[in-house]
Amino acid sequence: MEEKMSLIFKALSDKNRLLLLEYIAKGENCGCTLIDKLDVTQPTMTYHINILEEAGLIKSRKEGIWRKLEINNKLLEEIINFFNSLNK
Amino acid sequence: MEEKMSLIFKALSDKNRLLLLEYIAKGENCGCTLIDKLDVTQPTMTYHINILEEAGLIKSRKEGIWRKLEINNKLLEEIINFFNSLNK
DNA sequence: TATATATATAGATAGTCATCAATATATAGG
DNA sequence: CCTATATATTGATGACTATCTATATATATA
Repeated sequence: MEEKMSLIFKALSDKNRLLLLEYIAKGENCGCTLIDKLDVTQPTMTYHINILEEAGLIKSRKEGIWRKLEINNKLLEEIINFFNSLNK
Repeated sequence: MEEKMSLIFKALSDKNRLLLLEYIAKGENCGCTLIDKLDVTQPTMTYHINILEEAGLIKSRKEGIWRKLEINNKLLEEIINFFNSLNK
């Protein structure tokens, strides 16, 4: 359990990945537009997107030439539950 | 903002620190008893407790020979708010 | 099929992190 | 003032991370 959670928080522990997650939460769904919002190269962005997906924070699917991204709301719920359980 | 948050998540991204936080949330408040619950040396535990405190997740005060620890519930609220803002 | 766009992979590198052993400091009690 | 207990500091080390450049792959379309 700490194993899974620490993986999630490791994914969140980078400024660029937090920015990605926030943009995706706001509706951006394509690396091709996200790349302009971060100060990194394309391979680095792919690296970060993979880490977010491996942690379960986002999901992605191939659509034609694009990799479409979306937030995994179910995991966000779990994370919120985790903090609520600490908070009383 | 991402700066502060990524620091918080970095603090949470280690299995031992997650365990510490959970024990402290459950009422353990002294390094002297926590040390038996982790598989690390005392200097390593001090290192982890410092990281949790620097991130604001716990507070500590010196009491005689002991360093008494407690959860910073206010920050937990902020974290929950952060995830809620992503989740809609 | 040739081209353009989006994404992925590989390999290298500088910096950061978790850990330890050894030692130091602080505090309480006899 | 001596001892025991709790905590802090220092310095070293192996592992991991974020980043880049160079290159490859995939897909749509002219």
